[in-house]
Amino acid sequence: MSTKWLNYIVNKMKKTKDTSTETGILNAAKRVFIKKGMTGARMQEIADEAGINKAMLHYYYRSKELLFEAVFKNAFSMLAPKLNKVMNADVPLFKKIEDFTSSYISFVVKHPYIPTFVIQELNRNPDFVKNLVAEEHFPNIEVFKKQVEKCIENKTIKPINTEQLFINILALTIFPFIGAPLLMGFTRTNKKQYKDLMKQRKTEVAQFIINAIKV
Amino acid sequence: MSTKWLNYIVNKMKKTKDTSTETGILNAAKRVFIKKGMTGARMQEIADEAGINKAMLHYYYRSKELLFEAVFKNAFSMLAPKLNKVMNADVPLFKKIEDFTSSYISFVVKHPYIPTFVIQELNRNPDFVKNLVAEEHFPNIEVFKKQVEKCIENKTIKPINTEQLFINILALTIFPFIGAPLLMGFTRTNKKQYKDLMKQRKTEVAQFIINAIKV
DNA sequence: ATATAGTTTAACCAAATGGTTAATATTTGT
DNA sequence: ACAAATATTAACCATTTGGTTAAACTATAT
Repeated sequence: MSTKWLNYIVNKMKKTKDTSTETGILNAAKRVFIKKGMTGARMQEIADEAGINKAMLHYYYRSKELLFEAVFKNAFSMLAPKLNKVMNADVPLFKKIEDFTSSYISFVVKHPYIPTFVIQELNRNPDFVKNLVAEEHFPNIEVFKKQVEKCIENKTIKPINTEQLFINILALTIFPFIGAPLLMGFTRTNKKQYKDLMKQRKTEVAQFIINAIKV
Repeated sequence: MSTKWLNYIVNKMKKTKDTSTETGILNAAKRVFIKKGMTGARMQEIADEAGINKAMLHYYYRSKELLFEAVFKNAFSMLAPKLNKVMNADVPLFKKIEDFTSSYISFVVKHPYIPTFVIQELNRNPDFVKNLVAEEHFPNIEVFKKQVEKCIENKTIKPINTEQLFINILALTIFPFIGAPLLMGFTRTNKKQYKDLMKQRKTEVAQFIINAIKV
């Protein structure tokens, strides 16, 4: 019909590749996969979400497996580079911890299902992490490690294994979102109250970590 | 055949209800559901795992949904009462934190997939937590809250919101297991090395938490 | 304008899946 | 020993699901 032709020139003029079929599928797939997981998602549902015929999914991505992979890598690439950037920045350790927790919590508040999705699917298929580690922008904690060790020498912080500290920072930042439904139960809070807790956290977690390690 | 009859009296004599069909199904279902999740699990696979006909699953549990519910409640009942017991114990706060982290890490080392499973499925269906909260032995942090508030008055610990502290303890204890595949990637460790990290953690996490809050 | 290449759809298909049934075997109470 | 109740199985069934195909539609280059 004429609507399609109209859409075409409108897109051409706006230069909106965002609304092209291929990225439309990817975005729809992202929504569905993140909500239902690889095994729970249905190709038909993704097609409906994207407002196109199911055959298009296979036309652009060949199989459910490959479409899922595209979604997963896309989701992971939202998490990892941010982590890398902050961890490798040239700022003092305590400031770095503040920056990291604050900016990561902001991110997760905006995309609360991404960490859950990534961790869930990585548990389903742990071998998949090998592919990721090999990639260019996979986070590396070497710089952070040197920094922590120097702080220990300086007696700025108590002796601690860098890996443990790193795990602690990630745990305190990410877990409250992954475990939200459970934690809302334990703390008897509703959505709004829990959200307020998370807001409070954004400013307080860093201090908790710093208190734990400073001499 | 005679083997079945033999099995019957042997079970009767040993009083091993464990090997009865019904609990056999539950255990098989537990293994499969925990590994693959509700949507990824297949009824046939559960039947195979239990070594019985698929119709038996419906004979004893009616539907996949109900079988899953039985498994979930069973899994959850392994997590929750332990938590309740330690949190409500009549011991000083710092000792309580040590007891909790140590015993919980021991538990999770033995059953590493249980927290992941519970949290994953609770994310899939957050409303399910309502059922749980209503139940008798659902963890309650009131006692713990009183204790924390008293410690703050005493100036034994710095002021902190009890809910935040509770979330922090859980995060530091559970997240390293839920996020294991991802964290093994970030820290560039293999299974054995990561296991060693977890062993070290068992004695060190409590100190991390205590350092963070003590005045 | 027209042939060529790229895009989209409706209709299909085979395999997988949760669930049922009717017949058989086993256990139990008497 | 035997009838009633319970447990178990093989064969089915309807629906769902990922994936395919052939035809129609649209865009592009000459």
